[in-house]
Amino acid sequence: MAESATQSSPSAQTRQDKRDRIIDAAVQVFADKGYRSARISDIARGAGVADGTIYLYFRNKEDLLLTIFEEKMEKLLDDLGDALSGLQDPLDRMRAYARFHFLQLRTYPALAQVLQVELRQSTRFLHDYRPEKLWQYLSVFEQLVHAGQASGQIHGDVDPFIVKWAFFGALDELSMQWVLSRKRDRFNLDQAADQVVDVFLRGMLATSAR
Amino acid sequence: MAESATQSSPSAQTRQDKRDRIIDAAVQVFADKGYRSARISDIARGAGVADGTIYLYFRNKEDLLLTIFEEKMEKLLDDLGDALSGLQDPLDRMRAYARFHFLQLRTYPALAQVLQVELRQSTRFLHDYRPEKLWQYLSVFEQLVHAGQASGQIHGDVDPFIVKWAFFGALDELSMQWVLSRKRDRFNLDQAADQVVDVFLRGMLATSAR
Amino acid sequence: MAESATQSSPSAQTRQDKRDRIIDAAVQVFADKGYRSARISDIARGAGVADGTIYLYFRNKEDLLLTIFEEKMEKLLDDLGDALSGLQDPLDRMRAYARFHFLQLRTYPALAQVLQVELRQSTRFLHDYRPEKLWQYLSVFEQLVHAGQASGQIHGDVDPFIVKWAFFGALDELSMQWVLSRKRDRFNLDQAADQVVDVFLRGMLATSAR
Amino acid sequence: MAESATQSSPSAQTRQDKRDRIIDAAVQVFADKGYRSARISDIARGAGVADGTIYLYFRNKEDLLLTIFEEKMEKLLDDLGDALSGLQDPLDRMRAYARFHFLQLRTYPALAQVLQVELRQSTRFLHDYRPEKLWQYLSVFEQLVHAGQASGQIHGDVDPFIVKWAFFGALDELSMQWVLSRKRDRFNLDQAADQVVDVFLRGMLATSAR
DNA sequence: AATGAATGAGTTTTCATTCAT
DNA sequence: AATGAATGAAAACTCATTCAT
Repeated sequence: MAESATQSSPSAQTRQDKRDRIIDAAVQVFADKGYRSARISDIARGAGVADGTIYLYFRNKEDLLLTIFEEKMEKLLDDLGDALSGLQDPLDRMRAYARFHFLQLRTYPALAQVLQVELRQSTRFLHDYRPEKLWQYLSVFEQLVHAGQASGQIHGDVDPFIVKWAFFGALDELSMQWVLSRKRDRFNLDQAADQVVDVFLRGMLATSAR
Repeated sequence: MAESATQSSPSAQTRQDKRDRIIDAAVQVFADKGYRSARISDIARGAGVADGTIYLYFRNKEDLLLTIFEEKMEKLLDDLGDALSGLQDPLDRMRAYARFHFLQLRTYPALAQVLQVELRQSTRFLHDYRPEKLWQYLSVFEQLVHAGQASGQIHGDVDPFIVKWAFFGALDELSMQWVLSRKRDRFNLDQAADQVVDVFLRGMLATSAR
Repeated sequence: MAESATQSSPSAQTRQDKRDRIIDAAVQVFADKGYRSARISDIARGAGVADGTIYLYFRNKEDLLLTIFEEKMEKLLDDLGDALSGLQDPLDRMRAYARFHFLQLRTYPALAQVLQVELRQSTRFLHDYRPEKLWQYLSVFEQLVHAGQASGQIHGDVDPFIVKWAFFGALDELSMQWVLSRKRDRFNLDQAADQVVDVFLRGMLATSAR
Repeated sequence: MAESATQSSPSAQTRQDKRDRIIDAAVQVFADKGYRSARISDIARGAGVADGTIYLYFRNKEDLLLTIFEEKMEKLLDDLGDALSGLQDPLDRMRAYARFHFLQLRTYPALAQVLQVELRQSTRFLHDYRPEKLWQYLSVFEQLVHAGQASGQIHGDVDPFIVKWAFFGALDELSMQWVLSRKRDRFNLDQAADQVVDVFLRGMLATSAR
């Protein structure tokens, strides 16, 4: 009714705002209750729109979840690129990777939880969604291991595929525990990141000491 | 069939069988669809019993899940104890821990998935269940790190609490990927176990090379 | 198993006992929860028998209720006859009627509640049961009114049919309130009986004062 | 149709209509089958709405029954006040009370049955509902008895508490019989009301004739 | 006769989705 | 475009009744 007069139509601006509000609310509710237990009406309330409005922006509940996957992972990938740019050394880039991962987590804990838990189950109850973006995100690390091996810094026996999942799993589990822990019990995320990276890097190094 | 003479009534044997069949079916269905999406009627069909029969053995759907958590983790803990018994060296015990973990996974992949995914969400929508048994299972590893530090094998800078979660996350994520991958694409679990343990152990060692 | 050796067969005595125990338990449970909410398993537990046993004595739940109606009303009618026997004067018999009614109530409150509440609704959800015995029980009072009119004690304008229901309703409601009231709040039933009878008799008398 | 200009949205009028239709249908179905046997789907069909719609207006089945109790008893109390207003003499007011009671009954027989039967059981299976409004309705009569005693019209020996329940029970039982009787067998309610009032009033009078 | 485990029809309630306004 | 009331399919759970032991 009282839309800003400067804009034409219900305004692309407004439309985008509303869409974003729905996505943000959905992330929060999905994180709180899990996809299956989340109610559309909760998301609508969180976004300050009517239930039916959500269906003007998304085909259905599943589409809403998939859109979150796609758009948030897209942004995550972009931001990861930025975080690693400027660093050349594979080991430096791995450290930056871990710090970036935990920074995202601390900044958007609800989103982190949705991506971790729901994305992981996606193939299970969403007909046949393939989380390509997640795989890209992970393959960045795998490439770093390859690069490290190429430069002789990382031991040739290391299997990049296996280590990729192990590293991701380690970061992920720590994320989850950090999110689940009560605020006052929370360990220091930065130190945790350093620990994990130290252990992994030392473990993979091609040092004479081995 | 093989009714023991010590048992009376419609046979404790039969009764236990039916209970086990329900639990097994539930594990399978929970693994396939997730707790919320699993239907009691699916579990009943899987167990070869009527829907109502499930309620003779379990108070409700949630009780069924919690029972799985408790009983299976109980057994897991016992078996872990057996697997580590006889080994003295903390590093050997860590290797055995990882091999045990992956062995369970390969033997009971559906159970592994339920324990991993649903336990992760447990505090969220199960009233306020605390997965004590899981914590015990993990603390075994934490103790091994402590022991390794006491014996001087593991570097004193390592934080056992952080490494515990990192290690568990690594094992877990590999488990998940192994389960999710199509049979023909599956990597070799034993080699993966060795890789992970090698990386972690090397990463934590108190070698002069550091 | 260990039935008394003096009796043959599972003994008619035992059988009757068990049947009575079921009826008594049913009366109690029906009184507590109402027919629809009463569970067969509650009745079985109350009677100390297995659920299935009830079906050896009664066709189904409805048959159990109907049997209670029939048998208990039968006995009530007999006992009412005894209570009134020896009294000639219609007014005396009316007083005795009221006292008898309340005496039953105090002695068998659960039964009273079942007969009052469930019998009243009987035609509603039991296919087409007609509570003949209840009608007989009431018609005894109606006859007394007729007799009183014949003897000139009761005013001819009184409609025995209407007064019968009014009188029964009065007794019934007081019964219900007495049963529902907490024990310590209970009014004196005997005095209540006298009050009601006094009011009704005075109200129906063919005195010159009218 | 006749949308008042003061109302907005899908019209408060329409909304109230639907709520009323649900209540009316519920009264009918509860009267026919009793609360426990009544099915939500029957009520929905009776109201011409979908099953789920009922839950937009009432929390659950019990809330629907309790709402009927509260709202209908509220109205009954108001209307009783109107019916007695203008009459000063306690005896006149008692007659008006009885006539009012029967008038309601004839006008809303289904409602009468619900209030009578279900309210009677209310404390039993509805959590711990206390039918305050019913007690108010009855206490009006108790006050009339007191007033009659104060004015010397009613004998001092009469216990207003006892007589209240007796009178209510008498009206109630006649109501019930009138409702249960087939239409062609129905006695004349007005004459019945007069009979009952006559008997009670005469029975309670403080005449010299006593 | 007695048992009580098993059955499955039946009922309440929830909630994603639609559509008239 | 937005709303939110209405829908009705779906699913957990109950319990009278059966029947193998």
